[in-house]
Amino acid sequence: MDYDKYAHEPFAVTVDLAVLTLAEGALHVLLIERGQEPYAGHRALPGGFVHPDESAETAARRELAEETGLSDVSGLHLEQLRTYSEPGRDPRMRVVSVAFAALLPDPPEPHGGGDAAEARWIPYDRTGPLAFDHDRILADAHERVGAKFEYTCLATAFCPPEFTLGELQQVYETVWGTALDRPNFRRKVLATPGFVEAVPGAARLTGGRGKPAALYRAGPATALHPPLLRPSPEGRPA
Amino acid sequence: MDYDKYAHEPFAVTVDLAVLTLAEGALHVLLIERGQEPYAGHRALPGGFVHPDESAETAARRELAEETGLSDVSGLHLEQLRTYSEPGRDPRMRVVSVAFAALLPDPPEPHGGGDAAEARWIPYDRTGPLAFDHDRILADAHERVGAKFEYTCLATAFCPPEFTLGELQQVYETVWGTALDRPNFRRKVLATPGFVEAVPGAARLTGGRGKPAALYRAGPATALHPPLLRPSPEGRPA
DNA sequence: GCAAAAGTGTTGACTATACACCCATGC
DNA sequence: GCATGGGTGTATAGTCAACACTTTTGC
Repeated sequence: MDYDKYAHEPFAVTVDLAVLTLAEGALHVLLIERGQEPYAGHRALPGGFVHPDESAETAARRELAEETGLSDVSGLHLEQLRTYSEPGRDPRMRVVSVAFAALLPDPPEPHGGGDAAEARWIPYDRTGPLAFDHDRILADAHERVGAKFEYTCLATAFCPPEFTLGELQQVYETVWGTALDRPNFRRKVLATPGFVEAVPGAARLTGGRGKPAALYRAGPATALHPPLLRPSPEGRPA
Repeated sequence: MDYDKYAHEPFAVTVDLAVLTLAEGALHVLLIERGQEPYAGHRALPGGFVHPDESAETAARRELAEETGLSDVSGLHLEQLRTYSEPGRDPRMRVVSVAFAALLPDPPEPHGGGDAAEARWIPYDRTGPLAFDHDRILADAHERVGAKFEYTCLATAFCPPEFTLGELQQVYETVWGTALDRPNFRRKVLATPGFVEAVPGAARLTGGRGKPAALYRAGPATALHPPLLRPSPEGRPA
């Protein structure tokens, strides 16, 4: 490799964030509204430049804190998706963007404290056409999260520190868009050592009525063996 | 986002390639030997700068063709791994690298036609300490490929156009480092529609002796439902 | 015949699914 | 009491791992 610092046209390196959360039983995404061309009036994923002294991961955490006003982003799940580098993806200049998916439990009210326009939570299926290639990034994020639910313990990242198994099941059902059998889901989760840990003696009413549900914390496990497969879209013939 | 083309220090954007193949029943990696500081004398992953008019994927294909002299890289599997962007990863300047994993069947003799030093196939477990953070990139590539073998049809990317089930099984065993039961492996593969397709009437002797094995082609399927899980390292207690 | 490699059969254990059923709480 | 949501039991079908066995080839 031949390194010459000024031999090549400079690239701008940015991060784009697909910040996902669950609210009112639906998947929501954090989006900003663009005020300027190009794509004025369109929504876009939050993001920004990577600073000279920080990694893409650090930049993603910083941008997320700026957009949401959430300084305590220690417990959130931040995952690098992939890098989008097609030459024409930003009409103004050459921008290579490292995309991240971030998962939050209870959505904090975002106050547009950063340099971007105010960020708002938008239902996933009402995002409309986004700016740049952000539609694709968002779709990739959703697919990645859905796939990781099958063989990792990632789903607890959408839950508050203490949660019921019914809430955890709703997370799966919302992200996958399918209904699951409650007794079987329960057994599957409890049979995986380290997925969840019981909070002794604690219980909570969920719907105002019914038996109070036992509370659980996220356990130390990260992988799910055997996996919890979502019902296959295509019925497998015998 | 505030775009100012010259407001930020330029980043160099490169690609690094973990090119994997199987030879003599062992996993091999394509590596170059560095002649200059830093890391002179160390081996490194092939790679190079992304040109202003190409995407990272295009750059990866171009570099691969240059290093291996293989112009027919249409059938190879090229997969983006992740992007490595830690500020200190190259001591000379700020380099953000998009890493790829590439899978090749029969290894072509690489002739160092590119700008890099000659590239050579090195057994995976004899790579020694690599330059920069390439040890980590290589380990990430191996882990990713191993994981993808469980739930995708990726393994055929290591096979020639026509192959036997025994050869396919060797691919799994070599990448995972575990032995598999032949009858069960066979059933599993054949039970997955579209994984492999029989080549009618064709057969080949593998070890010089024994019954000639039927030949198969890679099928149209990409996903594996249900997955083919590698034996879990930790025994699951009852 | 014998060794080697491919391919088939079988069995027992485990797992998943689809339910029916019981428990605790608010109204 | 009854609706609602949490939690348990179970029977059946399906799947998987282990291993015995048959087939086809070269020597």
